[in-house]
Amino acid sequence: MPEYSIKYLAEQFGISARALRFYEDKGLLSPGRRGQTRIYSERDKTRLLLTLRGKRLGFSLEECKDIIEMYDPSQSNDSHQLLSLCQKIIEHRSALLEKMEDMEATLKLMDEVERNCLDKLLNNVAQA
Amino acid sequence: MPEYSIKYLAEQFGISARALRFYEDKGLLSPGRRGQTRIYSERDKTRLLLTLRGKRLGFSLEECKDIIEMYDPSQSNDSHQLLSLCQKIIEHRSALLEKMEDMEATLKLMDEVERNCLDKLLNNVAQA
DNA sequence: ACTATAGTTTACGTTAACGTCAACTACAGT
DNA sequence: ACTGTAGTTGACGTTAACGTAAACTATAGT
Repeated sequence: MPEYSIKYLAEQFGISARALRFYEDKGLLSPGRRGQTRIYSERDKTRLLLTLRGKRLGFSLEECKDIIEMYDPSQSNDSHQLLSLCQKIIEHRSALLEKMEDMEATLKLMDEVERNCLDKLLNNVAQA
Repeated sequence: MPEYSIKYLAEQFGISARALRFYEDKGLLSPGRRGQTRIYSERDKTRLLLTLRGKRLGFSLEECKDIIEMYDPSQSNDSHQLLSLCQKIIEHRSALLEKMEDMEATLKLMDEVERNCLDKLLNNVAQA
């Protein structure tokens, strides 16, 4: 079972130790302790990865928490809870697909602008 | 040439009038005036759309501004500026593609969890 | 014994992106 | 003349997500 120090994780992910403690405060991570010192497990590392991924996609830490807890379920077998989880997944997926559309629209616009730009450059070169 | 009031735009886009004034303060919009009253043009509307799209993708307002000004260039024909624009576009595109990867990874994870979830539900039903 | 290095908690500071008044102005309807 | 509705400009308040500094503790190396 791999273990990670706070500094190691911070460096690996390019964030500060302060951020890691902050995430813990917000319930995103829950590392073990050796004395006072935090010890991060593989599970913590994964949750951190998901947190940062969520952030990059524009989710707040609280949203990230909800999302992560979807993926890291306390493995209940209760049908009702399982169904509720499916429901959540579907909602979250549609939110993501919306972002996808935003992205595709943006990429398309970028392509147009680039084309336009290159055309003008060609023109400049032709005139010289 | 279509014109829009502040309230109309706010309602159309589901944001507050305060937000619109704030965006103006930050240089994202620059509506005309009739007396004191702001008059928004089609161009403003487009810039607003791009702003909100950028926000949804997790960009800050300042980043949104940069991005929008890429798309809404002061149409210079200077080769140097055109090249610099192309450069910016390429950078921004790679940032977007990174987000795309984050998204795809997330969607994939979601699918797995959902599958797992449905399997368990099936099991529950079978046992009943 | 001393210094360096990694860790801790507590607490106040900061920036972004607005929300929320307050105190107006301007016009339309009754 | 009065009320209502839409607009305006300050100015202060708020929340999220940390940064930063202070005042420690603990261990390793010289």
